[in-house]
Amino acid sequence: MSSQPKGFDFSLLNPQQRDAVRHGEGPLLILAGAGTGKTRVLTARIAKLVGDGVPPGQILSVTFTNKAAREMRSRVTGMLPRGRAKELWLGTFHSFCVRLLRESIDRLGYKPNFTIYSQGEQLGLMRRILTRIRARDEKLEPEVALALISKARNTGTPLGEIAGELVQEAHQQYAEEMQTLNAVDFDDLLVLAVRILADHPEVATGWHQRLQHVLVDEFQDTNRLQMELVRQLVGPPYNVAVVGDDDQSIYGWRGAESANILHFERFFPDPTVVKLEENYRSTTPILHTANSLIRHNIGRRTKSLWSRNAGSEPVRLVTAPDDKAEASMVANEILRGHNGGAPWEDYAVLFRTNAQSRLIEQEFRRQRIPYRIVGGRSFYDRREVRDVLAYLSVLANPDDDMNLLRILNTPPRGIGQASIRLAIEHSQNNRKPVISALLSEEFQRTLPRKTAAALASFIAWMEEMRNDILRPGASIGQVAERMIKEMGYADFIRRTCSEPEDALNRETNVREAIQSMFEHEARHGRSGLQAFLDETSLTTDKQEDDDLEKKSGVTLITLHASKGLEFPCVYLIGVEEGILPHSRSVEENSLEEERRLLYVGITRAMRSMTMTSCATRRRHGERMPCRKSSFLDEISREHLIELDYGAERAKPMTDEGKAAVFSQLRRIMQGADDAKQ
DNA sequence: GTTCGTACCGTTTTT
DNA sequence: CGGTACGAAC
Repeated sequence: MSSQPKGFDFSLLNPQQRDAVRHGEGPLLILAGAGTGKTRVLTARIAKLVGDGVPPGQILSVTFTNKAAREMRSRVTGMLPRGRAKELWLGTFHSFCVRLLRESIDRLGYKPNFTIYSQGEQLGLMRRILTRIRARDEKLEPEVALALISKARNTGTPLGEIAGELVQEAHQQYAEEMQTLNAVDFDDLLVLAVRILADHPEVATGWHQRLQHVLVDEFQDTNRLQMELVRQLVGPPYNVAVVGDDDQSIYGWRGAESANILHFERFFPDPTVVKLEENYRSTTPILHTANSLIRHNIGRRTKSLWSRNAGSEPVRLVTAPDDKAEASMVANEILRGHNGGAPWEDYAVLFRTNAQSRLIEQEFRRQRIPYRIVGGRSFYDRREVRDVLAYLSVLANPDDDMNLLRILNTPPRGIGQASIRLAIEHSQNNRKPVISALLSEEFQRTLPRKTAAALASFIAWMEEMRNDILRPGASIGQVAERMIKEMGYADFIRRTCSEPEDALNRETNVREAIQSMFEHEARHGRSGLQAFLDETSLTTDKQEDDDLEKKSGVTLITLHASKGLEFPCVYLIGVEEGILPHSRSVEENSLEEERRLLYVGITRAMRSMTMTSCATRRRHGERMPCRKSSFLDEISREHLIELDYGAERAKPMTDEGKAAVFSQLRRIMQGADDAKQ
């Protein structure tokens, strides 16, 4: 921490950054190339606004991921007067929408205690709907139906244009049912927020007054809906500052519209445009190589990154005889570098598809190179954790059928399949949530005496818990702990798991879930059940997020996931036609996005960048010939050296042999360096 | 309800 | 080749 008190020091900024930070009123578009310090500019701008007297509570800063939001919060905290940072509106589009909707969703006929459905719950509901209406026709994957619906909603395309009647019918029922369950999905969060702002001008005006300034990070990744939301949220004089880089737009396939950045002035006329082109991350050879590639995209905001760091290494392009040789070459070099004193964490291996990491992993394990792999499933997706959260969800919103049905007989309490089916039927006939069926005497009378008794005691127990947990100042963790104990969940786990180790694991997960509630309370105080549930539904927290920082080793990561990260030494493997650009990109007409992907990869490297390609590669078990990526033809040779990782490397060889080849490789590189200087 | 075997398929993935 | 997903058999 600097001795500088609160605030920020203009002298730490370059002239362009300073312009961006100092900009006064009106729209501002910051075109921030890779590694040009955009987060620093955003945080400095927030600090400057607060310094000028804007209350932090009137500034909204939107990021694309939770991780980015956390990063932003921690960086801005040190720049604002003590304690003021928590007043900032800082989060993702979705988390902001939740806060807006909790206040105003009643205007759309929902209750404010709505539940946010995750992918799994959406899928469950869609399955239910499809089995119901499929009686009369062809097959349709629930995933496909949901994907089409989501695409239509996020791009503003009428569903009829991209999907058939069956999907439209499914959507119709899905939407109706969601409203009955008082549930919203991720897309709803945006759609409904936009609808409220559009249809209720007094709500919109309210927000215009509450938010003097809106800042958006990673603007190239926003989709049409999100752009619309920003537009609705900002009133005259349109104090909206967006930061982005059209060259790093790699989520087009997910609906991101880099047109939002290319045609920013269509949405906010006459913006001030600032370009950040001084890169603080990479050496000149790396940046020139990246620039020479991205130049081939048309319709971009031209910019050209430069660096004061001349560097000493050219970018390397190494050709290997096959994918095995490629893997061993990468492993050998990293091992060598590590023996030379570089920490494992300096190295990253980047690839287009996850499958490419397998050979690398194998080779790393063989050579005892520690590595960490980014990506994995969410903690909250585990069955036992979902169970616990389902109980809490039902307490918050009893109308939520998906969660109610999940817990109704889990652990088993004498409410069997048949009775549950009856309850669903009853609820569907009355177009009411299942809970109203369970509570109605009319339904209870149709049950066998034993089942009715079991149901009654379950209802009574849940009501008691509900009163308990909704009491102001109640501890979620304590109530949850009590519930788990009283329902015998640990026993249930032990009974259903055949492997004792599995049972132990699940019990630990349950304990961790409870732990996360106490942690939430420690962070935010006893802010209520709703706040806790909102946080868990909005974070996909892959454990990797923490792990990445904790775990040591070489990073193995897809190009997509690498955006925003940096590494001293980067290996970008499989730079071959068909992989990068991926063969499907041709038919999808997304060649430019593939080029951006390579651009993102190259600009991750701080001092050393190596691309590799193979002459042959095993694909689906068969040996296939490969060609170098056509992108490599577009790259300037000025800072590039091409090396051949000898064909004899295909065969196993002695360590001496390896060493000889490497010292030769090094001599070649040394020569290239000398020639340059 | 689980476990084993076969058939099929093979890009990126956050909220 | 290796992972998954689904179906058949216990």
